[in-house]
Amino acid sequence: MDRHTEVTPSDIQEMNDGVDAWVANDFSGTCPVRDVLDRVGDKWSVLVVLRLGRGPERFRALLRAVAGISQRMLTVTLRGLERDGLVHREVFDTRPPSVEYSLTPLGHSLLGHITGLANWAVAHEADIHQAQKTYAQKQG
Amino acid sequence: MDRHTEVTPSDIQEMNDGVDAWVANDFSGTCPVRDVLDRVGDKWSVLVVLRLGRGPERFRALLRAVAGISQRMLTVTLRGLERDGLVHREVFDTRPPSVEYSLTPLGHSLLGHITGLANWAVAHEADIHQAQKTYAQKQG
DNA sequence: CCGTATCCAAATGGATACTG
DNA sequence: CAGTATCCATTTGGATACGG
Repeated sequence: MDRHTEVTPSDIQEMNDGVDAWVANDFSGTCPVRDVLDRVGDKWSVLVVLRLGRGPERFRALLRAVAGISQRMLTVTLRGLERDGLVHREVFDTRPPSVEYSLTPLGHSLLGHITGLANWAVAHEADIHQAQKTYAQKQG
Repeated sequence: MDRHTEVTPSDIQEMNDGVDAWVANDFSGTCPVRDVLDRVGDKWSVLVVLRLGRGPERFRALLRAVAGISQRMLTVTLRGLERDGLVHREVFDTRPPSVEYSLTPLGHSLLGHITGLANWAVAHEADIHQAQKTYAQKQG
């Protein structure tokens, strides 16, 4: 292969054997991959989980930390993640009130994978931009 | 930790060090993680890349293989992936015409990561559904 | 500080019909 | 077969204002 490939083709084939059946499943109405994508594939969930991977954080801190997110979307995203058991919400009865969010064990198990994805994004940023440039030129 | 965790906390911390700066970047207008999420975080890209991970495939075959995708969305998704250099499009001048899609080296390098994510989805399907059930009950 | 509620603009994506 | 084009319903998410 080439420099892009961090895993061997046989590794990938082996890994794929486990998910093939779930990509194409005309026979069933449910698909675990589809489920996870619907949940974690939204605009903010991955960024929030990545941030919470550093450690527990309060609402305001998250709002400042995740670039570009609105108050509403942070709430919506956190509720979704909490609902799916990826994030834990702890309320402290202080004045003014404070709420701390943290990853659950399940959330941590996901963190490893999306961190890998994030690092891939950073590593191949240049490749993608180059490809886009080339593609644009081919269109004329 | 517990049974959910396939990577150690120190592994994650180490991996995180590489992406932290890109999650919260109020200073810059661009974020590689955001970029990749916008591209690969749509409804179909991951499923298409996973499918192409098995090997090159033609348009009709993909349409049948990826459960639930429409003709339009397959076209749109493939164009996006082609544009970003993840998928290669090869036209054969036959009657009727046939077009074969395959992963580029860059696409293969991504495949490893999203396959991991897909396997996580399959592995923790039950955990998520359980969490959702528990959450629903807490609301009453 | 930590939300919720409302409103609204934009993006997403499905159905259908049509072309080379 | 492999698209493209059009139309339209749904979803997403940002702005804003308000409440505990």
